[in-house]
Parts: sequence; structure tokens; C-alpha cells
Amino acid sequence: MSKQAGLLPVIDLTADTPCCPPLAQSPVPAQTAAVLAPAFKALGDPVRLRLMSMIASAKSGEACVCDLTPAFDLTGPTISHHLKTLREAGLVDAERRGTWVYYRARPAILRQLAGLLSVEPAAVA
Amino acid sequence: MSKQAGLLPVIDLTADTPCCPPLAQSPVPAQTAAVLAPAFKALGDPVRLRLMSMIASAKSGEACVCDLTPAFDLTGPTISHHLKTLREAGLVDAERRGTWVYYRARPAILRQLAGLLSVEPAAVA
DNA sequence: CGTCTGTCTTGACGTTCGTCGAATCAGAGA
DNA sequence: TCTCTGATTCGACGAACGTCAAGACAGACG
Repeated sequence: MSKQAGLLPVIDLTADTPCCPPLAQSPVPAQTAAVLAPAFKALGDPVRLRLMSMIASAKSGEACVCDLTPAFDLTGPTISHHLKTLREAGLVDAERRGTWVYYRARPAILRQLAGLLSVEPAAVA
Repeated sequence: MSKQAGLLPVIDLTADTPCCPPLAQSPVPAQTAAVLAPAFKALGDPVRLRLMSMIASAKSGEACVCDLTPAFDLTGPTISHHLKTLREAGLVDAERRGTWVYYRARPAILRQLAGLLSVEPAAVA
């Protein structure tokens, strides 16, 4: 059981977490914070934020590493490392097809994070 | 000019940034990523995520450090350090009134982050 | 003025992070 | 099979992080 385990995400809060109420509505429980914080942490690096966006906004729904890498002044291994971080945070999925590896966003998690951050639009002065 | 400078936020992307399109719609520009990533990074620690939530969900709109600290198994200085991180990320404001210091959320930034993460609700299978 | 309480700052510690070069793995094709 | 290309893993380095104890600062109250 080690076929391509390295390419699979480690966390799958996608299914488990009951899509918690907004952060500004009730205090986030410690356990929920422990699960969700790593996702924010993964987005807390400019390179990963751009990678995430490039993947999520790709027209075909997926992005090839070969298209991602040249967009940065960083070496291949470094980009690969950041992609692994996004993978382990459950934000993206990876699939190898032939020579190339394609990354795909997991919209469920993005929605969950966005929901946590959401605030009533007309609640402020 | 050093009255309580330490209590003021350092970044104020609140006003400057034109509340960018969703991350999944178009690639986030490098400059935008550089500005926004620190905010996600600040939320990338379980303690800070809970602090942020406790502050943002406080009934009176603000939370006293004296109420925040006892909710964690951490020393005062450590909590203070995390609050400073949230402050420097532009996520909260601090104000001293007499003996106590009160923290208050900045909804504009939360909305901005939530907007960046937003995805069309019915775009997936 | 002195003291007490609450909060922040400083200095230090071990750990984790971001980056690279070198080595390795996975397929494609001659 | 051998080689070539694309992507990941490994090992190492300096920088940044999370935490604490000790000290400094700000107000309140005698």
C-alpha cells in the first residue's frame, strides 16, 4: 500500500466537519480550530496563495505543474514542496497522467473557509 | 510620536485594496498575494483562530484580554504575542481603557478574505 | 507617593518553515 | 533496454515561529 500515497491528501475535513458557523457568530471550538487552522496556514504564504489561485481558476479545472513552475522565480523542488503543503492541508488534489501531474482544487474546503470568515454584510457602521 | 504606537495595526489593507475577485475566478497577482497572505498566516494558528473568533463574536463588539487569557493553557505573554500578531496582520484593533485593554475585530478585512475564498455555490458536481 | 494589578516587551530556547542542490522515482520513446 | 524529461524526495542551511520566565510599563487606589 504505497502506490502513490504521497500524492493523496492527508486531511479530509471535506466530509467530516459539519461546515461550522461563521467565526464572528460564535467562538470556534478548540477542536475545530485545530482542524481548520492548518488550511489557513497553508494559504499564509504568498507563493502558495498564488498556486492555489492558479489551480482553482484554471479554465479546465486543473493545472499542470509544468505550467505552474515557470510562473515563479523558484526551483522545481520548492514549488513541489509548496504543492505538497497544499495537498496535505486538503486544499488540492493531485493526479498523475502520463508524464505530467495535474492539480485540482477542492471547492468544498474553500467554501468552508469562506463561510467561517463570512460576516453579515450590513452589520457595521 | 510613540504614545501607543505599539497598539496600532501596521497594515491597513482595509482601505487600499479594491476587494479583489475570488481566488477561483482569476489568478491572484503576486502583489495582492504578498499583502493578503500575512492575514491568512495570522489565522493559521489554532490559538489565534480562536482568539480572532472570540473577539469577533463578542456580544459587545469587543473583548478584554482579561477574558481571553484564561480560556487557554498559555501564559499571559504568549497570548499577548498572538494578539500582537493579529494586530499586525490588520485583523483586530486594540484600545486601552483604564486598566484593561480591549480588542475589536475589523470586519472589512474578514469580508475581504471571505470574498477571496468564495466559490460559486453550485459549480460542482 | 507607594503599591498592586493587568498588560506588554525583552531575551532566550527548541521547533518549524522556505529554500536550494543532489539524488531518486515515474513514464515516454528510441 | 537505455536514455531523456518531468516531478518528487532527501539532506542541509538560515530565518522565522511559539513558547516561556523575567522585567518594564500603565493605571487605579490607598
